[in-house]
Parts: sequence; structure tokens; C-alpha cells
Amino acid sequence: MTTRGAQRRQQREAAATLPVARVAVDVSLAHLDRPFDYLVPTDRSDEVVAGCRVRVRFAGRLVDGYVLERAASSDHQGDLAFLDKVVSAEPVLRPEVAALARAVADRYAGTLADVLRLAVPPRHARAESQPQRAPAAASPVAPFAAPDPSDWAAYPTGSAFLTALAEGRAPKAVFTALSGEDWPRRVAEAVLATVHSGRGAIAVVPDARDLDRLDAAMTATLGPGIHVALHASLGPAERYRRFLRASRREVPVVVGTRAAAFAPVENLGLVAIWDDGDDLYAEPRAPYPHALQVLLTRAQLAGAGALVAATARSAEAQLLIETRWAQELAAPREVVRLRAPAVAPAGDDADRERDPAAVTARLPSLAWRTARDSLAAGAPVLVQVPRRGYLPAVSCVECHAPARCGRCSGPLELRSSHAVAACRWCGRPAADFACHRCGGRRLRAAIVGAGRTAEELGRAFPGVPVRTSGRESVLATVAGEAALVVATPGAEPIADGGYGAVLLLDTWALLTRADLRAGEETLRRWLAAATLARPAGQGGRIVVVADGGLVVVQALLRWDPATFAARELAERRELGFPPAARMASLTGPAEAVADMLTLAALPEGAELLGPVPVGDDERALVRVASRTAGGALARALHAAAGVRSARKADGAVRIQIDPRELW
DNA sequence: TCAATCCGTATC
DNA sequence: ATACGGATTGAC
Repeated sequence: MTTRGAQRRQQREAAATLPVARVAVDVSLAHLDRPFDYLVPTDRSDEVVAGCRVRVRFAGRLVDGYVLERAASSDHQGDLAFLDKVVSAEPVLRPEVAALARAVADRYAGTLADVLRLAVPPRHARAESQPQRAPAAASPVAPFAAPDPSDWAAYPTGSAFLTALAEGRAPKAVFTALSGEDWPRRVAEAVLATVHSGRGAIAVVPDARDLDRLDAAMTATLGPGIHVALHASLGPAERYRRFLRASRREVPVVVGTRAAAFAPVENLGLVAIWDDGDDLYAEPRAPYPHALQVLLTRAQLAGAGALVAATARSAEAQLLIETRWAQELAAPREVVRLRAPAVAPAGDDADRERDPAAVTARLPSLAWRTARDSLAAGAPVLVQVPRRGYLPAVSCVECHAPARCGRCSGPLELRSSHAVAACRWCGRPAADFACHRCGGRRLRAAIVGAGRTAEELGRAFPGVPVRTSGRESVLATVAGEAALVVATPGAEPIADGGYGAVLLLDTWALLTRADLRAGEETLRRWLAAATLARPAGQGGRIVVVADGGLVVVQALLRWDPATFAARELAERRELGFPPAARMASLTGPAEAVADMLTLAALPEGAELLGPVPVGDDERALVRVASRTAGGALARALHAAAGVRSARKADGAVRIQIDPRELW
């Protein structure tokens, strides 16, 4: 009988001081997304510290949890149960990170438990019991010196930014790196300035290869023992060991991939992110937070500075500038020109338009000549080809702009080759299509073939070594000698001394992607490749096989990601897309999605798009115009999810806020 | 009138 | 999931 059991537990004595532990239980039901109070047994009182792991009996089951805080009393009306077990006294979830996780859960209409699974790595008991190393204060920190003027002098506000960090202030900047910039070094210098002020820093990068570069630059700049690198592929023991080094304040700096945005760094002075436009920053697990958003939230909560750095510029970064949240940290045009390679378009001729698959088969002569000259000069040539497997997209015959729905501006798609194009968002068939850019009324399917580029190039340049870098096998670097390097976006190796030429091929595959970020993403990928070339003055040449009249091609020719981003953001404001507006997508069985929409008290002015079928499920989109309304939207959806989970309603509905794959 | 059972709801 | 309270049922 329970009363007897409860009495037996009651006979245990609660701690004399702060007998209550407020616990975040690992239960991801929306209606249970709040702390629960437990009694701390007196004999365990010393171990029960804020942030430690515990097990508790919750609704009859044993569940994991974290102690959020100790308290003198509870607001709970009934009896409190005792903690079942103190897993470890190690404080792995300090209040600052708990508050961050709460804020992220709120913003993404998710539960704290889900965010904590992303924020705290699984425990590894052996790693925990290993002895602590000397704290950072005892380690030799490289003395902070003003950065070498030759490095930062190109950026008028650069040295002021570093000085502000070194003086303990919290500057925020969108850093647009010059072509060929040694960005890991620049990020490391910003971190060094922060460490000099006695504060910690977090820097994130998209993938393991970028992390290797940043890690090396950190060691070179800060010296050993000041930072740890965190990423998912470390394996559980090593991952937890490094996490603990940060958590135990043995190091003040953490670098890593997206999950490192949650890393336990105390007294945070700087958050930095490299290339925030990369898809890899979008967390694929609920509640699908984006690392940039996590870091910005964190900078806000911690009063820390922020460095949003990239060669390109995302609409989100542009918004930070336009709202004055961050300052622009960029070089003046004449310096940009000086450092950039020379870019030329190789026009898309009529033949190729009729047969997109023939693009790679017939390298435009300008591209061929440019590559030949570079090879003759003994410099490697980078050839960027898109990966296969893009969605069939639809664009305007006249101006090639991606086709959009006349009602809600969603992207049009073809489900089969004979079907009428329809909107991916609201499902409306596009029978009366009119291009939003040029008014054209005809559509064309832009279904793209793949590149068998490497062999073709090998044949075009006999005797020249051809190397490939792609998904399966990524090269970090190549030597500064004549070679053809064929790479997919994101896998471009760095060339010793820079590439003599970069060819950007099969550009239709990027330009006609079905999502609405196509333009931004295209420029980001092109710049990422082009930045690896030598400056024009040292012979660096870029050939982009695309129509020179396209806006995105113009932006590359002029090396002007800032103007492009401003235009992109203006367009999204006009069309009502993130980050100007905020959107939520609700995916699940049709009845469940409908139920959610009935239950949710959507904020004033919320606009419902769809639902449309997505496989066996349906997806509805809810759009609000302002970011303030975005908060209310997330609250409304989380509350509705709470009602559904309390009722044990059938069918799970996935809620995603501003999901990147939609645009 | 009381125990057995069902159902809804909270979960400390 | 499980536990509890309150309502409902059915046997006496």
C-alpha cells in the first residue's frame, strides 16, 4: 500500500537547510514542462547541488532529472517525495545554461527536457571520476597584445571591436571577412581579447573540418590548455571528458560544432559563429533550434559580446545590423576589390538552357581557358559542382526567378512531370501563374542532372592530376601545384598559396532549388569557393557559368554580399518570410494538425497557410508579421501541445519555428 | 450501505 | 506509465 511506503519514505529525514530540490525531470510532455519539487535526504544534502543529476519517482516511474536549485520551501500543496537517487554531485547544468535552455525551449515552442538533451552530453562515469586538472587561472595564458595591424587594419572598426572585448565590454558585430581571410585566426584573436578581460568565450563552426582549423588557430593564438573542442563524433567518453573540463572551469574557452552553443562557459564575454548560413547549424532534433539563435539568446542573457562572421552574409545577419543589434565589421570597397579574385561570368547559352544536363559536358571556353592558364602557371584549379538530388523546382521562363505562389508567396513545385505546379505551402495550384519579378506567365521545370565532371575534366586536361573532395571523402588541403580539384559545396579544400582559378559549374542546380533561400545559399557557396582563390593582382580568376545578368551573379562579380543581403532581407519583408516575419510549421496526421489549430489561441493577425499533404501527413504553416508576435505564437502552440498531451490525444504534431528547409 | 470498478486527471 | 479521487455500479 502506498501510504505505508510513503510513510517509510517520510521517516527519512529531510536536510536541515534548504530541504527542497527543484528538479527538471526528463519528461518531454508539454503539459509537464515545469520544475517539480522533491525533498533532499539529509545524508545526501552535500551532494545535491544546483545542476547535478538525480533520479526521482515521477508518476510512479523512475526518471532522470537535474536539480535546478535548492530551496527553503515549496509551493506544492501536497506531500513532497524524496529524491530517489543522487546520480552524481557533478554540477553539469549550471543555472546560466538552464536559463538559456528555458529561453530556447520557449522560443521554439518546445520543452525544457528536449533542449537539455541537446545541451548536456550523456554522463560517462569513468570520465567523471578522473582527477581534475589545474584550473585555467594557473595555466599560462598568452599575453594579450594588440592585434597585428596588418591583419585587422583592413577593417575600420576591427581594432575597436577587439579593444572593447579586451576591456570587458560586450560589442556585437557582423563580421564580413575579406576574400582569402584567415578567419580562424581572426576568431581566435577575438577570443584572446576576451580571455584577456578575464572572461570566457564560445566559438562555433559548421563542421569537423572547420573545427580542426579553428582548433589549430586557437592553440597557436592562445597557447595550449586554454580551450577545448567539442563535437559529436568524439565518442561518449572523450566528449564528456572535454565537456567536464569546461564545466569545471579548467578552461575558459569552448570551440565546437552546433551543440557547443550550449557549452558550460562561466562569465561569458563572447559568442562567435562562423558562416551562420550553413544548414548544419539547424539542429535536426526537437525543438530544432538554430545555433545562431542559441548564441544570440545567450549573448543577450549573459551580457556577452557577439561575433557573427562569414564571407557571405545571411538575411539573419543583415537583420542584426538593420535593427542595430550589431555593428557592421567590414572592409571598405577598395580593399574588398584588392583582395578579391577577378570574377567573370561565362554566359549560359541557348543550347545549354534547353538541355541543362549538357552543362558539364561542354565547359564554356572561357572556363576552359582560365583553367588552362592557371595550370600552366603551376597553380591548382578548384571546380565546384553541386551535389546531386535537388528537388524538382519550377521557375519563370523569362527571368529564371524561382516561381512563387500568387496567394501566399510559397514556392511552387512539381509532383510529377505532367501535374500542374502547386504551392508547397498552401497547396493552391498555380494555374494562373504570374512571375513576381518580371510578370512572365510561363513556367519551366528545372530538373537538374548530375555532374560526372571529374572524368570529363580529366579528359579535357590530359596529364593533369584530378582530385575530388566530396561527401564521402573530404580533403582539408591541397598542395600549391598544378592540379584539378573537383569539390562539392562545403568540401572545398584549401590550397597552399590559393587557387589560381575557381570554376563554378552547374549553377542551375543551386539557382533553381525549390527553397526560397536559393539566392542567399548560392552566393554563400560561391563565395566560400571563390575566397580560396588568390587575389586578382596575383592572378586569381573565378569563372561562374551563369547568366551575368542575374542578381546573385552580379553580387558575386562585385563581391558584394552586404548589398545582396540587404536586398534579400527587403524582399523577405515584402513577402512575409523569416527572419522578417516568423513562421511555425505544424506537421502530423491531418486530424492531429486540425486539433492543434483548434486548440491554439493564435495571436492577433496570425495567418494560416494550408494545410497541405506531406507524404502521409499534413503540414500547416502559421505566419505572424512581427518577432514580438512570434513569442506569442510559440507560447500559444506550446500551450495547445500541452492540452493535447494532457489529453493523450492521438497523433503527434511536430512544431517547428522558422524551419530553414522551407526557405 | 459498501466494496468493486471505471474514468478522468495529475504526476512534487 | 501509475496512482489517486470521485463517480458509478451492483450485490446485499
